[in-house]
Amino acid sequence: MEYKITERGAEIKLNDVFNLKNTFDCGQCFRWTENSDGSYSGIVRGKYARVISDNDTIIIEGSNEEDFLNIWKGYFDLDNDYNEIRKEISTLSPKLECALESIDGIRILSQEPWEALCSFIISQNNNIPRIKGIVTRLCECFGEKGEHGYSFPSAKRLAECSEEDLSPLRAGFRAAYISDAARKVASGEIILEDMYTAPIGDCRTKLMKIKGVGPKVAECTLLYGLHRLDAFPIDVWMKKALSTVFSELSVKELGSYAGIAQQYIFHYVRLNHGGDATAGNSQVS
DNA sequence: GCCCAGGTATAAA
DNA sequence: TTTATACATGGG
Repeated sequence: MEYKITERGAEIKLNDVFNLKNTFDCGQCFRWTENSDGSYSGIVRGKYARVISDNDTIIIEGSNEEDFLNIWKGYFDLDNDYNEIRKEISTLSPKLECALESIDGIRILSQEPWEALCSFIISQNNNIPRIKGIVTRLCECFGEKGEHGYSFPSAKRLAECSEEDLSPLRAGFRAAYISDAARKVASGEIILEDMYTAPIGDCRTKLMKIKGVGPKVAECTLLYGLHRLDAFPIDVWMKKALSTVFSELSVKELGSYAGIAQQYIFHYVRLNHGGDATAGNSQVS
C-alpha cells in the first residue's frame, strides 16, 4: 500500500482490490451512502469523507494526512493485503475457493466499537433499509451536527436517555436494549477497547451480558467493531448453510481470518441459493 | 394485506 | 440442551 496526500485528499495505491459496493452495502455497516457517480460518503469518528474507487487506486476525498493515518488507514484495513489472505484461505476447500471468487474486493471495516455494538443490536430481526433508517435517526437525534452530517452518538449521551426519549427512533423492542448497552458501556462495566486484545471467548461472554446481545450480535461487534478477524458470526446464525455448504470446514481451520472468510461464504450462499442464506439445502452436489 | 428481516429473551419440552 | 413464540416496525 502506497499513499500520497494531494489537495483533493488521500490517494492510495493498493496491491489488492477495494470494491466499494461489496464493502459498504454488504450489511457490515449502515452509515455509508452511495452517490450518483458510484462514490460513497460517510462519517467516521466525526470526520467526513467521500471515497472514490478507480481501478487499483482509491481516493479518500477530504482527508488530510493526519486523518488518513489516524482514522482511514485502520478503518479501511489498508495494511492488510486481501489477495494474500484470499490465497491463504482458498487452500482450505474448493467450495470456499468458489465463494472467494464470488464476491471480490470486499474489505472488513474496523468500525468504532460502540457504533458497531449499537448498530448490530438494532440489526436483529430487521432488514438493512430499516436498520439504516433507525441508525440515521439515532445520529440525527443524539449525534453532534457537523458540516456534512451527524456523528454517531456516544454511549454516554445515550445512557442519559430514557426509553421514551428513544421513541423517535422507532426502534421497537430494541430501544430497551440500546439503553442497557449504553448504560453498561458508559458506566465502565463493559470496556469495549479492552476487546481489541482480550481473549475472544471472554469478549463474547462480556458482550452477552448486555440485554439483547446474543451470540450473533456479539460476534458481529467483535468482527466489525473491534476488527477481530477471528470472530465468526456465520457460525452462530447460519449453521444450516455452514453444515451443508462448508461442512468440511471449522472456524479453527479458517484460522485468524475466519471473519473475512465468513463474509465470502455469506455472499456465496446468497448468490447460489436464491438469496436465502439460511436454506443451505441440497443444492450443493 | 401479507410475509419476514445476517436475533434474542423467555418459557416450555 | 434443544425447540417454540413473541417481539415493534416497516420494507418489499
